[in-house]
Amino acid sequence: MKQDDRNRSVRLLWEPDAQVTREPKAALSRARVVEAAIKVADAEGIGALTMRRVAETLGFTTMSLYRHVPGKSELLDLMVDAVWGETEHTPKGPWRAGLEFYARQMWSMYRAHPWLLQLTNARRMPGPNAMTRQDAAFAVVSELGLKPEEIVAVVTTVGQFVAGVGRTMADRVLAERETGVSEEDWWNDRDELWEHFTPERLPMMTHIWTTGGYERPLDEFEFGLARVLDGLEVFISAEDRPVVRRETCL
Amino acid sequence: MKQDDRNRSVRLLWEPDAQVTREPKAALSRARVVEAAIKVADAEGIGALTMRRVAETLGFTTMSLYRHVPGKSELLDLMVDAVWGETEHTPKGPWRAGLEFYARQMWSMYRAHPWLLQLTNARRMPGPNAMTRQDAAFAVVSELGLKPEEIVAVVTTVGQFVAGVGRTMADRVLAERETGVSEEDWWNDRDELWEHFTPERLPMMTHIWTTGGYERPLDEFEFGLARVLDGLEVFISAEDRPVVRRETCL
DNA sequence: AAGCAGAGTGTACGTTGTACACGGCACTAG
DNA sequence: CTAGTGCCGTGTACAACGTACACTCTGCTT
Repeated sequence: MKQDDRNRSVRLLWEPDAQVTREPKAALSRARVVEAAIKVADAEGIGALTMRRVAETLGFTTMSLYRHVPGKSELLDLMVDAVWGETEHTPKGPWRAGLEFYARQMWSMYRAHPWLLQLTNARRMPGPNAMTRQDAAFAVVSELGLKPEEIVAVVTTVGQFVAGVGRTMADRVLAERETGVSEEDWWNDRDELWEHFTPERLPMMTHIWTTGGYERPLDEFEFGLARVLDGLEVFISAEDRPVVRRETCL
Repeated sequence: MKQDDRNRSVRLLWEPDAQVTREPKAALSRARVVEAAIKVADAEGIGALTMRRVAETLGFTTMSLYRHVPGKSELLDLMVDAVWGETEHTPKGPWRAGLEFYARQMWSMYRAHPWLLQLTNARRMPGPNAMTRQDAAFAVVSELGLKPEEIVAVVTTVGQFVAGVGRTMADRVLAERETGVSEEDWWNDRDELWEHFTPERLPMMTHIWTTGGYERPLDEFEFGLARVLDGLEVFISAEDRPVVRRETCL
């Protein structure tokens, strides 16, 4: 499969699936491999996503997968863009509704495929599905008179918040699926831990605990999203916006 | 080392280092193992943190580590709480300054130890250092007349934002350290990718690109933190606060 | 003097991604 | 009709990982 090559993933993601090899000679296909891999990851997380496991669910040998994908890294790129393809583009309209829509689309994507948040995003090849969704999000904040770098910052802030809260959700969900033990049961089993949560050591936490603050938690996503959008509104409707440039490259 | 036991990590983290075995018979110690592991992870990320590698930097064999730490999972718990120990407690004072302090402490912790954000937080045993820091953060928002679950939500929102933006930073930094290739060089090498970024397909992104929006990016942390705190301020100073409860358990 | 407990070692196993050489099939060129 | 060519799926093999287990060696307690 095309050997090693800096641009393998680019072609895989952006180019129209080659010339579908007019004869349906192959029993397996790239799409089927990607689909099976997503199914495995959905059910058991990235940790369980091995080439052997994917092949097994398809009823082929491990090495057969390498006829259709160059390697695991590129398979992940394809999986990520495939699930972006399941989301809807943000429709044109007022900025706040648009950003909320964008956030909710990502949120449901993360809920359906929590393994997305177990992956590094650094140097992952962006695919066309992810990019067109982001482009649509840029569009709804493009008519507010913001500078281009402010447009990027606004959309990025929303994305980063959703990824942040999504990650804790995802880790919880996947831990439950992998172990079969519910979050509550697991923490209850750690009986020796709670003995150390004394009012002298952790006054606020024990107070919050005894007044029931942990029994009726607020929805982290809903609460946080409202706050972030409020904060962006303050910025967007301000007269003179402060400029905060990045100082270092990292 | 105490075999398998649900509460191994609890004792390791919360109990005062056992009875230091009156004779300093051991050349190695738990603290030295943890310290060496942190150094390896700092320099090369979690991917390079193997028991063999840690032992090697200490000049011992792999299996010698297991005399001092029950296993890799518990070693990670110890590493995490050790770096929390390097941060300062949020001092009492006005809520906004306090939350900003808390956010900046976490931010510098993440910058110094980016591997923290490569780790799952789900079901990681919390240690005393992390918990007392969080307790101090709760304290600064505890006098605002918020309900206990709102206190939790406010502090959590800040934490989740910092973790979200921190993660992209961390992934970038670690990728550079591991590969020795700068982010910019890496993306420039992906020449075939940019050919697909056409104005027809990605109108906003190409426009932002050509107007220099990517050349002078805003600082994601500074920009986002200001927005999040603004949003929390809107909430805190509101007359009647909306209640958003979590509906499901996940 | 005997023996015991704890530190560090060495070997071995199962799991991972994937390189590589191979066998069988379905076309096409002569 | 036959020989050739190239792709599909297979099987074996290897290096790296965490760690179980059975040692050896040392120095203290009886």
